[in-house]
Amino acid sequence: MTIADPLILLIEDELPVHKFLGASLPAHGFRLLGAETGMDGLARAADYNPDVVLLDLGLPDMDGLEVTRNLREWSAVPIIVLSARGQEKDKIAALDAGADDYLTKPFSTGELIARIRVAIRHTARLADNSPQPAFSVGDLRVDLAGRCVLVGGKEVHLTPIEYKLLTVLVRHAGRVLTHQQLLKEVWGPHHSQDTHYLRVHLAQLRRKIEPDPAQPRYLLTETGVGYRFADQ
Amino acid sequence: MTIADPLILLIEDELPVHKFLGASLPAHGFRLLGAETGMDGLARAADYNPDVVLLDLGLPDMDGLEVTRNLREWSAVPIIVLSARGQEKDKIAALDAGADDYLTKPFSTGELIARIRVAIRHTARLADNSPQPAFSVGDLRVDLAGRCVLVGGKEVHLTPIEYKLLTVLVRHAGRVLTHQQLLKEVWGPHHSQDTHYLRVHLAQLRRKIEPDPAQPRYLLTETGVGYRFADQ
DNA sequence: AATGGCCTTGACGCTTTCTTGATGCCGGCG
DNA sequence: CGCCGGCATCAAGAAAGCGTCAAGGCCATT
Repeated sequence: MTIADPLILLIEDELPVHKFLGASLPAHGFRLLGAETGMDGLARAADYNPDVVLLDLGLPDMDGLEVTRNLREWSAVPIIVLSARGQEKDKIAALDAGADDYLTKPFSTGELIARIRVAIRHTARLADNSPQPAFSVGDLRVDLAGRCVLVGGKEVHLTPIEYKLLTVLVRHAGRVLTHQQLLKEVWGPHHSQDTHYLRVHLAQLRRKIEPDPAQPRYLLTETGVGYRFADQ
Repeated sequence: MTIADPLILLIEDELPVHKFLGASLPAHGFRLLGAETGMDGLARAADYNPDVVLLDLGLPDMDGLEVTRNLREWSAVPIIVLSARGQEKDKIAALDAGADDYLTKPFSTGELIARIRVAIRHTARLADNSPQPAFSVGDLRVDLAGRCVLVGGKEVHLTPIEYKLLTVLVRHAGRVLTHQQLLKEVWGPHHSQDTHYLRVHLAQLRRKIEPDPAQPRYLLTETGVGYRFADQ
């Protein structure tokens, strides 16, 4: 089997850019996949599993930062942001949201391609166990890409905090996460004392996804330490 | 988990840049190490193993690309190039030589710091994939990453003190740890007299992990001195 | 202005864990 | 042989941690 050329997903609503890159990227040994909206881009990222994502921040349907964060929920694919705005705060916001690089339009094709090569180099260094877009145990299914949770085939509505809490635990299934780690991940770095938050929201989560909330099957308590998601 | 703040090595001959970054980087939680020549920079990179290298291309003694290539021969440390030259061919040459990012002077501090964070994020993801720290002897297995202990394949629940006590002993397997050392590690520095704590909790630990608690196979008593974990 | 969803906060009872004291075992030594 | 120091074991009470319920505040939607 031949190793195919790297696949680049371009999420961008301006057609000239599509045309332009559609010509130059294949000439440098890349395959190009296009999407013109954020929704479409996320769907294609899930379907095609590209090697690099080129993301325009000024999409018609979604904020680019939102697209970045959604992608980062379940994928480690390198994201190179292409933006007309070159202000410091825009760059910082995008990079901190999970982007790996930021190019201001107009950019030179050569530089873009060099930066794509850098991104692919990074991926190549990583072992091939990128995070899964979905996770299933027992009759529980967490769809990280679609941001929905199914219990016994039926969708369960979770609040933002409940969902975040669950995904953090699921991503580290089998490992104990300390109160501090969970609080930092879900509420941010300034709430490391408020373990009561955890108790309340975890109880609510159990009520929604556990067969018997009094005797948890998935969300296990490690007294004095934290919580753990049972991985089998 | 980072123990200390990330260490940044700045290879740059212009003193104003040193002064400037010397003030702003520590304010954002980074430690800064300086070098003013390419030779010095390579030596310090080898000695201190920094988390990120900031490299000026215009050094007095060596070409910046040469420094990059030399570093890449033995290190995967992220390299962010800082250069006064902003031409496409300079950027491509640096990125293809092994640099991970390229900032043109004058750059904004905020952007630099955001890009340093990206570089550190990459390294952290790599470290995540490295084999998980665990310790096995006989039918006992201590999974330090997951904070769980298996005896004969079955998981055994340990309280925080029991777990801490076990990991301290396991980390120094084969060596005798005195009562004082153990008390200090587990209970903190103000309990060096309470050797009774040790007896009680160690007995409990034996009950949980020893095949025959009366004749310990792992947790050995060194009368009058302390305890030792049998390393084989 | 009213509703409903969500988060925060406080109160209370229950469970787990830790501490502490009592008791017994064992080997060394006078 | 009997005493003593160091250790192991057991059990009860104290302390810390946890789960639950419900009230109140905030915000967006109606």
